[in-house]
Amino acid sequence: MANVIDFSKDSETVARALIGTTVLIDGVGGRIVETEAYDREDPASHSFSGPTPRNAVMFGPPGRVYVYRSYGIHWCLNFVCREEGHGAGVLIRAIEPTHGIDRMRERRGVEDVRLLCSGPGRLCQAMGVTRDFNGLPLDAPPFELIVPGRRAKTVSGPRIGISKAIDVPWRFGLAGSMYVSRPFR
DNA sequence: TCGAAGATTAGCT
DNA sequence: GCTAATCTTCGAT
Repeated sequence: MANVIDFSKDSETVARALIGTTVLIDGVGGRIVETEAYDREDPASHSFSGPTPRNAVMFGPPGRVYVYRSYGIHWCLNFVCREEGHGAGVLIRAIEPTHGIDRMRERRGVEDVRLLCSGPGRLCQAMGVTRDFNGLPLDAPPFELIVPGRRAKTVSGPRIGISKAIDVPWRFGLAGSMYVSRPFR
């Protein structure tokens, strides 16, 4: 089991394993360089207060996509993990663009490759992620995951933009990457 | 029904 | 560094 992601593991493990993995939607995307883990027993998680219409997908089978609206403006992309019914997930915060860069430039309206996907809202705009993707399985088109043979070197730190559990170091990044949304220290 | 908060970003000082 | 933009969600009334 070296070149697939085991989404039945806990969110921290999956968040680490995803660093370095390439994710494509209709052939557009790149290498994941930043993730954050969320869990049912986690005050900062959407699933903390139990199932609601919005977070229903988080309580479904692992290996699916959970998409939500952020600040009424942006979309954010998550992968569901742990066993069905648990309510855990991993937020994809940044990717290094490698496939379909021109397509992403069109959708974002910016030239600088560093600004295409360095943030959860930005990468969703670049990859065309909307509510329509909510609940879709990751092992079927339009999704494609390409897991590298060897494990990427990761760094970790506190999560961004939350007001609860602010000290939990469940933000992970590819060491030395210049495509993360904010530097690690 | 009402209202407050939010896993963000871009643009300006 | 600070703040406006923008609107859905959910718990409380």
